[in-house]
Amino acid sequence: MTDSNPNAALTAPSIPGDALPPVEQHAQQYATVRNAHETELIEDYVELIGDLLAHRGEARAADIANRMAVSQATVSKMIRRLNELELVTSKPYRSLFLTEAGQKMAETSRARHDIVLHFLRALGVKDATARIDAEGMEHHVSDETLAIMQRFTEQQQNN
Amino acid sequence: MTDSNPNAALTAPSIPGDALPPVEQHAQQYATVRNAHETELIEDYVELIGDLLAHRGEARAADIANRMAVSQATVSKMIRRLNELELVTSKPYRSLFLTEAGQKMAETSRARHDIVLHFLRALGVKDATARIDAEGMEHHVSDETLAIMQRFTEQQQNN
DNA sequence: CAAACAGTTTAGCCTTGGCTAACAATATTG
DNA sequence: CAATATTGTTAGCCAAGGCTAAACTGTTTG
Repeated sequence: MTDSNPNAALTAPSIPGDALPPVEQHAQQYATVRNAHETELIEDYVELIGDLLAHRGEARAADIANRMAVSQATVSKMIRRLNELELVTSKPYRSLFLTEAGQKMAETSRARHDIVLHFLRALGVKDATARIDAEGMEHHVSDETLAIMQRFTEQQQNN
Repeated sequence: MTDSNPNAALTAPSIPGDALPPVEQHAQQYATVRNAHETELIEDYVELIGDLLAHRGEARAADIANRMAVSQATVSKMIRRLNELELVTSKPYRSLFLTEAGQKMAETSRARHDIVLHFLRALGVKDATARIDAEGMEHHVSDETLAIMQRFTEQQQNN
């Protein structure tokens, strides 16, 4: 049986909105998610490093490890990758700093994160839950949706 | 410098909502996301298999590979895992079927997915974008937020 | 200023989720 | 019904992101 199965209309309930999307569109959805997964950990690190620099003045591997609940070895390995990607600069046994590209990424991630977090709170989600959800959702929200979330939050605040 | 750095208040802008969360809470956020990542691919497969069974009457590895834009070898390997997890039953060269546990998971995933998708549309997001975002977001939305999304969608529809 | 402690790195292991290539089974059709 | 096309499986590769244990560097302090 193929995707052009002529019996589909017989076996499936004919509710257009709930039908399977066309193969190409469906494949696109999954591919987009897989793609997001490749960058999201990188973005989380860069975002956290930016936050630590802003709030603490320095970003140490041990802090990152504690905040991410991950071993220091894992952080060390990841920092090597961030170095190769030219997102951070680091001297052994010293605090990290962001390159220009890293700063740009940190700002963008931080902005996305905040929009999603504020949106969830405006929706009425409890703070602790909103923080957890925002952390997971932020990498999967398109620019279009992000803009709508921001508008929604602003409207809520003007009431 | 540690997380109990007494100078934090000096270097950080004192906007409570934008301060770094306490380490334990922060760590919890990341751990929750990592955890979601472990199950989400499994859920995507099970959900898709359920959809194929519902709409087509059968779920073939080739269909899954096409819809996920992934090689047949990858699907084959994944099916072995789903078998081990007792979520599907399969005979070589035959259609897949869901076990009871698999059906339960498929229904839950499908329901979450639909709530998120309908919510995004109710918010005003274009259909194609909503589908992509929903696919990525569904695994990161808590029950609390999900309930709020559902209520929001219903209210929109009654206007 | 040497010893002890805290922080960092390296080595080496594991699992997951991709891939291609080669082979096996089933289905279709001339 | 044999040849061909489609579908499924297996083997073996790779990168990412975890881990522990051990070695090394830097800092603090008796």
